[in-house]
Amino acid sequence: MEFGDHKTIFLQIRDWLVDQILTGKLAPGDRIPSVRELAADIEVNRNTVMRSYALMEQEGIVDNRRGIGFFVSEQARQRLAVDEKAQFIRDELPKLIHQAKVLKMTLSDFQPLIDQLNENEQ
Amino acid sequence: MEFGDHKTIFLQIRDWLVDQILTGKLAPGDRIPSVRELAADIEVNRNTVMRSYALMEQEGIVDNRRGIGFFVSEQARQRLAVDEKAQFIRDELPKLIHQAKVLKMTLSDFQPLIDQLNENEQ
DNA sequence: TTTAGTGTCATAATACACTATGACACCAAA
DNA sequence: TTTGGTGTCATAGTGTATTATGACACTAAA
Repeated sequence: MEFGDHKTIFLQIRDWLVDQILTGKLAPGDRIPSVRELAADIEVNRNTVMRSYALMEQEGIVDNRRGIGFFVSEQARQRLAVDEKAQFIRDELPKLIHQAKVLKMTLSDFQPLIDQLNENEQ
Repeated sequence: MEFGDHKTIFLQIRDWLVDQILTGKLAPGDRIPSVRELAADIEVNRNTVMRSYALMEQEGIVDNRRGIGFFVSEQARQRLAVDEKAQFIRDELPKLIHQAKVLKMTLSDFQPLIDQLNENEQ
């Protein structure tokens, strides 16, 4: 995983794991990489990974068994599918609409997105 | 103007001014607020505003007349309309498509955006 | 019980965005 | 020439994300 500039690292780690859960690469009950292991993998400090995991635990998308590790919670996928979508429609979509307006963008600019949405319908 | 957490302040100032230009609130040749004035207005340090202006000058969307102030460059609107749109389609749209996929979003979720795009066609 | 792997906590150090403030060069107008 | 507004530069201080590292409690398995 590579890091962008705009977002802080521990949030990017959280987003990356959320993505794994939403795409099914991580299923409820699965163990996620240990703090030390992931830190070594992505060449980041243990504490930074800890911060991501602590956040996810607080969000209820991951459970912790002391001395064993972190596990994807049972409700994680369900919860994320609802919350992340609501958050997107509330926070991101308005910005998107505004940008589409000022940049005078057209349907054809967004055709790839429309295609994806059509796929999702089925 | 209010600041979000995820983007650094001087970039948010730049985005805010770019928006003014794209929406026509600031026309080419217009003078933008002085460094001190804007800093006082939005309660931010002079140096932070300076950093935004320096960036915009480097981007060629604003010109500087020493001792007088900064002015929206003649090519600014044209340049932004092209560059910002290209940047969006290159960087943001793919992320958007991915998110639409994993969150299983539908056309109806994006209806407000579609409406805006249809308006832009005319 | 020992060992190796887990999370957890605390400390100090670094990097960087932002702040606070002063000083200076430039320009227009009184 | 003086005054007040502009940008510009330099310095020092603050907050916070990140790093580096060590120590400790917990758990599973040898």
